Amino acid sequence: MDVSVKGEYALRAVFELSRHGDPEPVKIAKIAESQKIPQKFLEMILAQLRQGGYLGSRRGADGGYFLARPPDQITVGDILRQIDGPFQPSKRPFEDEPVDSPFPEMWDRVERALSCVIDRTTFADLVERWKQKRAKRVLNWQI
Amino acid sequence: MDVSVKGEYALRAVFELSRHGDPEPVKIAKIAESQKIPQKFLEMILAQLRQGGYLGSRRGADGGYFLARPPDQITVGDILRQIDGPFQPSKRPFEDEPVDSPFPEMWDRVERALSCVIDRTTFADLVERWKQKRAKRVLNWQI
DNA sequence: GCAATCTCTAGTAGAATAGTAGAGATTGCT
DNA sequence: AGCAATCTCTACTATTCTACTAGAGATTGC
Repeated sequence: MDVSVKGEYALRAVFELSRHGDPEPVKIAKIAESQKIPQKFLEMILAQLRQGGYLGSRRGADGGYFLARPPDQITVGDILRQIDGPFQPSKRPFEDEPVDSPFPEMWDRVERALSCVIDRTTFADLVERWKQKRAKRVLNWQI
Repeated sequence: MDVSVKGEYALRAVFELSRHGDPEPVKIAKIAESQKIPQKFLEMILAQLRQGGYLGSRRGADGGYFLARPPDQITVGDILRQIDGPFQPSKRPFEDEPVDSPFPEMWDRVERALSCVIDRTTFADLVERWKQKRAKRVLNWQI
């Protein structure tokens, strides 16, 4: 019941691009450095996100990656599903499970509860919260 | 983001014991058969649940496993945590994560959403729903 | 005593995770 | 055109995890 490191890296990479804001491509090396992600591993992850249509890229000097859609139209759930696959908490129905089993219904409720968070949290939300947190910290620091 | 087969087996085993109801111990072999779980694997699982204080056991002829508490005092979350370990969706905070990161807060929301389902669903609830489902099916069948 | 059960330790094949390595394809610049 | 900087693609790998299996030992009921 936990997210893979790869999934977490993917979220942080997309967050980095969302935070960056403008449409200029950001280099893999820069994302890797500022988010502390092994570069070669990150290359695979970004390629996968591009396959999913969430990112675009440009090669060559001045190349890099950028968001393929505005950050308020990419959710945490989008990215996690693209990287870690669909997460049904349980294969549903379990092989040989009797028709009366109360579990499939429960797993549905689990999935809906999860979806309420991850499919409603966009990267625009995350950036906003990040900005608020930072503003608050600076304020405290000035006092 | 999925439950292990082991966790699922554990849930089904505890459900079987809850459904059984009376305090007579049930044999591993019987649980294994009625829930289609490999017996030797189930032995490990039941031993683990006993360690956690959820089950009791008796050896020898007429031995078996039984619930150590009433089914309305065992939740799905109890069992899953005992078998698969605590599930923070992400190690929290991620190593080297900046203090401003918006992710820990999101993971908290995920965990609370999950908890709302699995820590509030008891095995008494599951048995009740199972009985209702069965009653409904029999009713349809009779008509 | 002995058969039926749970208990405990150990091992194991296969898959998944978290990477690494290196050659190839594009692009921008001069 | 040539070159350097970048993304792209395929392949490989060490370690860990998963889902088991094997077998001897400890208890209990009769």
